[in-house]
Amino acid sequence: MQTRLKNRKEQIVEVAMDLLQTHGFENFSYLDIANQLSITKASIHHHFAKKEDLGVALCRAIHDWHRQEFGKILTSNKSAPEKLDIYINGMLRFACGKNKICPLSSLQVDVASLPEAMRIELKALDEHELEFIAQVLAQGKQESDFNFVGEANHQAILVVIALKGALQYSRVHGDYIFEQTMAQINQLLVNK
Amino acid sequence: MQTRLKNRKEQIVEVAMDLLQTHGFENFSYLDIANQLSITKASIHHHFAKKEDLGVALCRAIHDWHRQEFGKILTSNKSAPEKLDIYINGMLRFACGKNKICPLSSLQVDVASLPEAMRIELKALDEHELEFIAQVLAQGKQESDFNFVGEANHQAILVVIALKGALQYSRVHGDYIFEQTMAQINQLLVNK
DNA sequence: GTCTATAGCTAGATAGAC
DNA sequence: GTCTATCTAGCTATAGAC
Repeated sequence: MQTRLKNRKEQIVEVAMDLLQTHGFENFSYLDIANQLSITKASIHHHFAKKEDLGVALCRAIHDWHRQEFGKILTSNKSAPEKLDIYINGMLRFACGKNKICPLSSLQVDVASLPEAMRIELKALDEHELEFIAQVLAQGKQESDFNFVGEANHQAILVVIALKGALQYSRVHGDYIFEQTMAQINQLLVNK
Repeated sequence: MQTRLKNRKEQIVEVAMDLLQTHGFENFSYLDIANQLSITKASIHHHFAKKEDLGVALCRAIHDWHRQEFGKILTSNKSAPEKLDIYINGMLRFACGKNKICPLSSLQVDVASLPEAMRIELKALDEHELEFIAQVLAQGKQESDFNFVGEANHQAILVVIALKGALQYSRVHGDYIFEQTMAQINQLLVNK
């Protein structure tokens, strides 16, 4: 646990992220966070006066994480299949351990109840991610590692949606769903 | 509105289903339903003593709907592409109008907070749906309307996950996501 | 920065009259 | 079958002491 090296504010965001991925934003309380950190609700309010503020902080944390990881992957000299693998097995599966889903999927489903500020962040984060995958797929097609039909940004939508959906299904039905979806995606990207 | 022809219990389930698809099970209250039907919370409790009972009723309603529609489609003499089209445009898009997602997707995301009885129902409903799509895909392959690689039940997972995920994304990003995902799925099923 | 205490609200749920 | 009234518990949020 590197938790002890982080300041309180970062610890709160870390615990909140976990709760977002397991229970959803409208479905965890300041008390849940307080209990895990052995402090009181009032202390959380000191750092994030309103829950909406915490929600925006969660979005910013995802944003920073995307910027860092996507940048690192895109500027590397790896092949497109390798880049996709880092995204899937290094990012998605690392962030979404047992019984967790992608935090963006979690926010999407609660979108009707979310404050406006969070909805705007969510949309931008999704678009950012889709654009990243589209770039990787385009590289793969250009270098003949991938051989899918149609535009890279159309294919990117299918790939991202399938990966996120597979995480949702896996929580209910077991990990084999993710494995099989991955295999299908590989097959359709290589197309032979 | 055929609402007036239904009894109160059915009306409650109908309103609850809409709220499930827009806000999620843990995110609507008996008061929300009561207001829409112009009755009181206590009246809802008369029909469904606990919210868990209402949740199970929602699962049963989805089950009945599946049984009826899947049976009608499977026993028809239509081609596999036609059957898939009825499922997508007749069922999914009918049930999931503007700003609604599939009720099963909604339950999946809240699964950590759901009562055990609902979790069991949810899993069975998902499996039922996957098996139905697998049957349609298998028919399509046998009749050479579809030409995907691999097992029908593996491909079914990808198709269902992509459709449900596209509905989630469409609510945040607009209907074009669903259109493009549909087009990609068609292409990968026909595979040429 | 963390605490106790509490306000104000809404949730699910129950009792009992009509 | 629907109502009013009420209970308990949980939530977000604030005030003020340390």
